Amino acid sequence: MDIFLKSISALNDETRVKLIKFISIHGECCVCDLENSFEMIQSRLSRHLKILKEAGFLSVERVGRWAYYSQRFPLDEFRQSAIKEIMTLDIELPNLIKACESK
Amino acid sequence: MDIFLKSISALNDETRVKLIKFISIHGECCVCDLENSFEMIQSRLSRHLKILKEAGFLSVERVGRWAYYSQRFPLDEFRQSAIKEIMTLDIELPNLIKACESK
DNA sequence: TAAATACATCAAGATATATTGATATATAAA
DNA sequence: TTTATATATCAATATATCTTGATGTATTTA
Repeated sequence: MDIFLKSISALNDETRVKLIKFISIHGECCVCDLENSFEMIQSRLSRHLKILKEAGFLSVERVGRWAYYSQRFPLDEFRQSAIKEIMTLDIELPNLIKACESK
Repeated sequence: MDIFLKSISALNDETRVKLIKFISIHGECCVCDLENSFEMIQSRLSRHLKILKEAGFLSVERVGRWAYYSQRFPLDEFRQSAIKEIMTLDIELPNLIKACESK
């Protein structure tokens, strides 16, 4: 139950749904790309990414001073179906802006 | 997006997850059966049922002074997968107590 | 070693959601 | 037509979650 509710509450936020879709479309993103693309304060973004990571939707790879977030693999069936549903939603996403020196 | 978030936030509560599973197992239930089974204050239960109904998981049929809640049909794919996931969860549910004069 | 960059975390206030008890409504029984 | 039953809704409070700004940490560059 707790794990299920953790997944659910992670999805229960418009910003996080957008982040999932954005990362699903663009593949791995570093925090500063997301920060610039979404024009979002870094602490806020970091918190949302943490929630998505701890709920099992995203994984992080740390390289030097950068942190790259990408869709976690493998995903269990329910999380897969949630992401599938999110991909069908007509959401307005920002354009990807690569503003940092990463990669 | 709004509809998706409405579904998600309806699932974002332990009591409601239990209600979904309980009704899924027992079939249609009147509010007083649920009230007695879950030993829950009626206003609280009524509110949760309303949220589940408005989120598209349950439907109501009113007969006389009773209201029978059951799983809505048909369910779209995402809601189906959510309920499927809930059915796999190891949740402790109360026994069904039929205490009212219904049916 | 000092400064800059990328990211994480914390504390305070703002906002949303849940619970409770009281009240409202509708149906049915006496 | 008064009373009881089943359910819904409201208002107040309690609790959880989100946002912001400040601070902390690690890595890299100067």
